[in-house]
Amino acid sequence: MQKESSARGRPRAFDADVALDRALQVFWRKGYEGASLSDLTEAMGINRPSLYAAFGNKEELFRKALDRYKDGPASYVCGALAEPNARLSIEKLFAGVINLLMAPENPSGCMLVQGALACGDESEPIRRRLIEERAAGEARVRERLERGVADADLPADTDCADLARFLTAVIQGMDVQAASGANREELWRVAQMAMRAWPTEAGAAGEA
Amino acid sequence: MQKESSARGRPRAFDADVALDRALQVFWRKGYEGASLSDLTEAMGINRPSLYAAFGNKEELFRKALDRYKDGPASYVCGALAEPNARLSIEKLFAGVINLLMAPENPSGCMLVQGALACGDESEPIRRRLIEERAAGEARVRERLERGVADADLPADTDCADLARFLTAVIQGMDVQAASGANREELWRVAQMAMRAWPTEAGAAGEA
DNA sequence: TAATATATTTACCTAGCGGTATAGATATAC
DNA sequence: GTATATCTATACCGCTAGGTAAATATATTA
Repeated sequence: MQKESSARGRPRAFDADVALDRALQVFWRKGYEGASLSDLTEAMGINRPSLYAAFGNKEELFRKALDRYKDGPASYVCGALAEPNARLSIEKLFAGVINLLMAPENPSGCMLVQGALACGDESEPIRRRLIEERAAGEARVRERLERGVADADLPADTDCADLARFLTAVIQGMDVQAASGANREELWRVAQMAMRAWPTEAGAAGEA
Repeated sequence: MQKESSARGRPRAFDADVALDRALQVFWRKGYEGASLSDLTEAMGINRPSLYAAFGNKEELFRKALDRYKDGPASYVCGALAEPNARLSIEKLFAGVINLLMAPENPSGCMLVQGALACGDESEPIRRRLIEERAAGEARVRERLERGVADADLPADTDCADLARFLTAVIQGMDVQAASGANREELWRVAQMAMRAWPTEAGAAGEA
């Protein structure tokens, strides 16, 4: 587990980070249940005991791949939400999502949705984890919007929770669309239409 | 396979329609891969050979359950799209989706998305089938919108394909939200925000 | 070089998977 | 009543799943 060099025994013959990236690809494409250990070891280029020694078991491997997903392919979120203007922030978020979904080297779809949406009882912990992960993403969007209200980028009466939920739902829907074969321009137009719900100064966003 | 009565041998001891409904529930909740034959037979109240005799195999059972889903829980779509006014039609569609997603007797989420979004190679045929099914649903929405243009319910320059894709994506996103624990009011507000993208006479819907 | 610690390889384990053969039960047709 | 057709129950099939024991290989430390 220690990645520091110069451990005392025989050094491992594979790069654990590369192997984890390969595992991520498999989980991303096939989901947690659909990815078998044989799929994983083959893609990672190692055999079973090496996988267990380095990553624990299938569930821990998935969790580590998930962390890597957030720090890697999904890291655009940070940059987008750091944008000074709220609307621009969300537009960059959409752009990042589309780049992620349409990158030819990636499986189509978002790991947080594809990983385990509906599954058997054994995968239930993973399913719950992904639910939390998605909720956390939505919360970050909401917080960004709240900052937008504070900055007067958004009307004071904006319901940031509602708007964040809507934007998140659209992103998740784009995800399903990507997994169904939609292309870049089609996703772009979905995002543009979603932005029509952006609140105007007249105050039309959060009236239940 | 023949459901007509008075066949010559011993009559089957279970109601095939009821059993199929039970199977649908299991597939809906756990997905195609997550639902094991033991899960299915237990829920259906029959044993394995009866299942195979009546429904073929797991894949055929899923396909039959899917047909039943469309004719049953998802049949609200027909009614909604038959509404005379285009906008009202879509609003009824959203209402139907929410009713489906929030019915306490149903698993949360839509069978067409939960069934098999990402899966192993063995389930690939089912995944493709669900993609087709979702595309068919989107096409029906598009056709309804096109009729709306013909009826002058919608501006003449409306891009119906784009709008249908957007609305479908929102519905699919609501689906993921439902599977993550959203409640009825929350979904309602998502739908309401989506309707803000509805084209106005000024012609703001389809400008790429 | 000897001792030790870790990694890899091979071969295997148990459990559950989807699917089925076979024998027994229960209806109709004659 | 007997033959026949169909359904049900038990027990099983081969296969793959996730996971591991034991032996071998290769590095560091002394």
